[in-house]
Amino acid sequence: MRLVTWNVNSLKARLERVTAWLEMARPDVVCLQETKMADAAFPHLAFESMGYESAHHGEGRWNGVAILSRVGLDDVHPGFEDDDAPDTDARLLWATCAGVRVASAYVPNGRALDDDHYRYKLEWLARLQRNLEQHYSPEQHLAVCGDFNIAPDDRDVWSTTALEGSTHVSQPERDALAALEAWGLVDVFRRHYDADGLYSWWDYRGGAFHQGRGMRIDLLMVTEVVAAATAAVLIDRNARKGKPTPSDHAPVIADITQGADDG
DNA sequence: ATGGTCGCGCAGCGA
Repeated sequence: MRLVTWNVNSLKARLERVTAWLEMARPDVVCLQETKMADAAFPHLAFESMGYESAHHGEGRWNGVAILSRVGLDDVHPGFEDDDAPDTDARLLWATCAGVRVASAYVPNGRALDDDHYRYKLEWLARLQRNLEQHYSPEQHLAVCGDFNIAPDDRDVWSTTALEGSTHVSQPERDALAALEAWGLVDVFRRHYDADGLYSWWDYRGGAFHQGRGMRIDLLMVTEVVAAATAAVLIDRNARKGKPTPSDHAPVIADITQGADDG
């Protein structure tokens, strides 16, 4: 199974780039974030014509997450799998694809450490942790994929000094990610690469992409059975180049060699 | 040079 996560920064603005990339990369399961559209506007037919079933959870102007699959798309569930009040934002979508439970997650940005949105970010991550603890086992085939808006460690940012005191690198955020790892999720990219300077997001401003000023915040967080079966991981930074205007995020790809029907 | 770039949607906010 070829599994992808990609924050597309508006699927309406990006549809041509996304469909062209799907033709090239031929993934089996794709988790999209920041579709920025209502459910009624989601282009299910465009993806169906390419062989993908699709599910979307969106609200309109902001947020919005989707899962595309050509290996089955079952037990779709928008939002957290609990009985608490629904999330104010459309940031999470679950589905089962070829025996792997998949989540497409768009973790809140946080904006600033003293902002209410930062507290919302930490609460959101704690609720995701509870979702895993209540419904799943680390022995299962599980992949939580998305824009985590957290750089796991200092290798994952272009400058620690420039980012000191800002979101994405703060200890509480990194602790929340570490708690997911302690439960049993693996940042599978790091199974394959130790180097710094490998990013998935670059600001549109100031030529950040060409200056190498980025962060690795788009993650494939998978259980050990999935990580062990992952033969290769790649960030396709070519998708951040050229015209029409690319997303500010590049897609992250994992090739999972073993079938998921044996566990 | 107190800006810079996008998307949404038509002002100014969010990223």
